[in-house]
Amino acid sequence: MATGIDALDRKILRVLQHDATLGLDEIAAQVGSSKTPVWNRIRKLREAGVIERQVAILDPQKLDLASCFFVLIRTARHDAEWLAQFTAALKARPEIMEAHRLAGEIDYLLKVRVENAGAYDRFYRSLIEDVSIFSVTALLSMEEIVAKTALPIAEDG
Amino acid sequence: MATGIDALDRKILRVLQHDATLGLDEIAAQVGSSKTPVWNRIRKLREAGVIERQVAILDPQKLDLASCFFVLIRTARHDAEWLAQFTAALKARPEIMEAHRLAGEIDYLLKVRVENAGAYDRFYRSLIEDVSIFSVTALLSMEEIVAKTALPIAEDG
DNA sequence: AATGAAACACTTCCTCC
DNA sequence: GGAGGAAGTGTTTCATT
Repeated sequence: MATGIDALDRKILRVLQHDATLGLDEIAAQVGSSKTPVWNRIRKLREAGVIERQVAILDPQKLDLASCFFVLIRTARHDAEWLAQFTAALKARPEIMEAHRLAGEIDYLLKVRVENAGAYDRFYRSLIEDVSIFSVTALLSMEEIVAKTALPIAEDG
Repeated sequence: MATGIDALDRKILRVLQHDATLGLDEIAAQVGSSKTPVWNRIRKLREAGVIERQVAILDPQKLDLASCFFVLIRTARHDAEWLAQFTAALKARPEIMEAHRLAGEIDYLLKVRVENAGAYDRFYRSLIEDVSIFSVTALLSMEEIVAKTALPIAEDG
């Protein structure tokens, strides 16, 4: 999987996933190299899809999206048709920031970001209307202790 | 909370949280305004902390971090001393990408990104060594159906 | 093959209208 | 809010090791 990503690449990635506004000069200085090689590597990492995209991270509190729910779902059906429908329903809803298919007795886990409890209830009702679900448990986050986007990239490899 | 964020601000934020590499001209065109006002608004949104930071999103699969676990934790103690110790332990581990304090019978939820099941086991052992925990349930993600960083910003407000 | 330096084009970012 | 300009950046090319 780690197709030809060396220690310098990893250093560059570690910098970029914490702050993508840094200039090439500064990145080069931080990783102990110079502009051109760093730029060529960033280019290749982008082309290879290692760097997927570059985005702004916003503060949910300041945008009236203070409530974060984790939703544990057990499904009623496991056939292909239902799966396609369910997957489409998840992707269509912007409140769903993450959706995972799990191993074990719980089938799916969602991370849902909404305005308040009322908005979550509306989301919940709308979801169970669209697709048949066996059981749903919602966990309400009271406090975000850690919220990173940076992957734990190892020093070497 | 939505301290003076108007419809145009929201449009700009919606663009930036999907692609922060866009030039000012292009953003201005997409939101139906022009360079200067868009620039001034971005500046203010940054100063106000609505835009927290700008980062590169990487592909975990390509960096040997294919395994994602959600960890549900019940705590043994609830005193302030233990809480401080636990919080510090969470923040110190780079594998923990998210940590939430919950309402309800489960006290904490973690999102942990590791190389494989063995790496998770090492993480788990190390964590329970550091802090006393009543019970731990790990949910293994088999597939990431949705993985967004973009908040569901409403059209109006 | 990879690095460093130097040139060009483009953006950002500020000032004035 | 719009126009223009200085400064700084990213991107390319060339010479160097």
